Amino acid sequence: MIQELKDNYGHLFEDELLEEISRVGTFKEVPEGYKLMEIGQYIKSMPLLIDGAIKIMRDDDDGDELLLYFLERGDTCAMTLSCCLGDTKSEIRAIAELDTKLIMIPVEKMEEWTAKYKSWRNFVFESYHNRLMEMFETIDSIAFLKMDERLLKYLLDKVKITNSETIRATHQEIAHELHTSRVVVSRLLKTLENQGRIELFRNNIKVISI
Amino acid sequence: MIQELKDNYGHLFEDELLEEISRVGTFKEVPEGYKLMEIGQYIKSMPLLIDGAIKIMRDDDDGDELLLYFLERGDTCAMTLSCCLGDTKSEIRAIAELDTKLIMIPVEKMEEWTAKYKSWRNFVFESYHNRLMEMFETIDSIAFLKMDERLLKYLLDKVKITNSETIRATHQEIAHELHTSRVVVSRLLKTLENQGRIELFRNNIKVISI
DNA sequence: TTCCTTTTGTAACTAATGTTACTGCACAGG
DNA sequence: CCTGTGCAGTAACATTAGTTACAAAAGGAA
Repeated sequence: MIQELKDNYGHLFEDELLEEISRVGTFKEVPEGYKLMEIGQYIKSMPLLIDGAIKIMRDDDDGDELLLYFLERGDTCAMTLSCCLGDTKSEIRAIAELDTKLIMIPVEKMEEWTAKYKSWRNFVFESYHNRLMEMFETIDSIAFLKMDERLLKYLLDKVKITNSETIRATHQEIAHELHTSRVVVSRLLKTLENQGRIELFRNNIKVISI
Repeated sequence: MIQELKDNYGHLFEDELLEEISRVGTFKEVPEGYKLMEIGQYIKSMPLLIDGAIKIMRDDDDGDELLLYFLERGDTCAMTLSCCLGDTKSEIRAIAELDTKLIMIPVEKMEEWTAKYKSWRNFVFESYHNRLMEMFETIDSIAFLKMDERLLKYLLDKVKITNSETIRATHQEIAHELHTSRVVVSRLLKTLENQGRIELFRNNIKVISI
């Protein structure tokens, strides 16, 4: 664990903090699809991403859902941060998008390290900043883009996150993440295919070009 | 200034911090409509709201805009917080929704106080938390609600913020904040009026009931 | 008052998105 | 090999939202 921690966070944290992290943190490895956090759940530890990706989803009361953003290596979860101190429930769901490695930090350390380490403070603030920026991007997409543009953006994001131009997903799954219907997704994907921008297969989509 | 500071933040901060705030902070009073922050602008100080309200808007490249949320007394601006440390530009616009009183804190103090005062740390984290929650609400509205429901929610928010059941605004202004067209707003408002939920006048709307 | 500007109301139309219904195809498991 | 299940394609239609165009009303200024 020390090595993977150093590789990903060595440039951010001083040795003393790295040492503390590896002492109190728990290494965790979860498979793709693993549910790390459910809405309404209380949060007892904070994740530092070592490898993989986590998708953050928002739900409404009627079971509708929407993809908010992805977390990648070097990220942490802003929701956890703010819930730790406030002792409030999670408003989001977190699912491993890929096989993912992370270190779980007990929440008590949060507050302690924030007082003690400047590098930790900076990390925490930067995390919040990044998450806010991603929320803005999400809002821009929903508010300002039409569904075909949102779909394209979604596909490109997926390619980037998974580092592969083949996206494994059904139209139904995509529809859920964009909060629209399967028929709409199929229709728009078919248009993209006719434009030569993607190729459609059962359970997966190959992205040719933007 | 000391008195107003104590009234609004006395329960949060210890006397020593209140003392520091009143020493280094600048009291500012701005009229309704005053632009406190423009997109792309750098941020040099952080506001503590004493009285009034500030609306936070998001723009896209084509000049389209969208209301994100309001700040009220006791709030501070999360964008400022995260921009201070990161030295990045603002992604949002801030306009006084009412006549507003605030205290501006130089950014250098941010970092200093975060290390020094636990109460300040808590305040900052809680601010981030509140802002994240409001962003979630905004996303819920855009993603899950139809325009008539969004409009209703908007009207109720306005009533709450201004503490008056009469809303001073043209249909065009409302359309901008909801990122739709004036005709659509007029149409939906007329429907609400026919349902007896509001009354329409030139330049203002009276909210009768939910 | 008269004129001009802003605001609002409304009709008619277009575009985008959502819904329902049905089809055929692919694949896994017997 | 057959068959059930889930996935994708597509048509037809309904609903919602956006656009264009025009008229009428309200208010301000000369």
